[in-house]
Amino acid sequence: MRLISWNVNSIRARLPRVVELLEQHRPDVVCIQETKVAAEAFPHEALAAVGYRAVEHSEGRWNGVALVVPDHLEVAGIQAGLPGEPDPAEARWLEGTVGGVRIVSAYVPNGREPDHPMFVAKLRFLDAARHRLDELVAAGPTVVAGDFNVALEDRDVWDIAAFAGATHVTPDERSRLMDLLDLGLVDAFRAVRPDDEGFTWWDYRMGAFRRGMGMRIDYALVSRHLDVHAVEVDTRFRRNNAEGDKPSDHAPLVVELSTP
DNA sequence: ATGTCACGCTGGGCGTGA
Repeated sequence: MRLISWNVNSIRARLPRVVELLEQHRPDVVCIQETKVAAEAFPHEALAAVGYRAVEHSEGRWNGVALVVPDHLEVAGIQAGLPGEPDPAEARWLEGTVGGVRIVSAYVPNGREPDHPMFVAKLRFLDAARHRLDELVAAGPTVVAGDFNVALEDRDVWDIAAFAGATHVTPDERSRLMDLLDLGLVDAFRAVRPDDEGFTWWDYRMGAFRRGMGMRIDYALVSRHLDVHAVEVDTRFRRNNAEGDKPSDHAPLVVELSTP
């Protein structure tokens, strides 16, 4: 199974790049975050034109997650929302079973600042994710993939000194992400690329991508029922393409898995 | 720290969020 996780920063603005991704990688499932679209405006027809369809959980202007699969695969047991999440209306969690694997597309709140109410919500979201994933991992093969808005280790940001007093690197966030690994989930990138950088996000401003000022905040966490064969961050999608279509500020994480 | 995007609302620039 080829699984991709990608925060697209608006599926309508990114449609040419999403189609490009599907045509180049022909994935079995794509976990998409930040669709930033209302359900009635989701671009289903454009995906159908290249042989894919989406199950979506949409908020409207912000957030929004989706699972995109090729026409020949079914998505069973679709469940939108995370039990116990702080604000179910934000549309940050979507589950479906594809090829016998329970797959989650997750968009963890950013948190804004460590003293902001949204930071408390971020921690509560991660706690709710732990409870739900504990159930899912016990039940069978599970992958949760998405934008966690947490850098696990100091080496997962370009310069840890620049993050004094910032979110994404605090012990409260990192311990909660490590709690997910302790459920029996494997950080797919680290499992097969133990010494590589693996940044998945670069700020649009200040030439951050060109200057290597990135963070590894997008993950595929894979239960031990499955084997990870290869993982790539496809940084071509962080640049304009030949047609001048703009990139997301995140690059897609491409994961090759064995299925049971 | 901030040099950019994308959204809605509205009809071109502002407020919000990342």
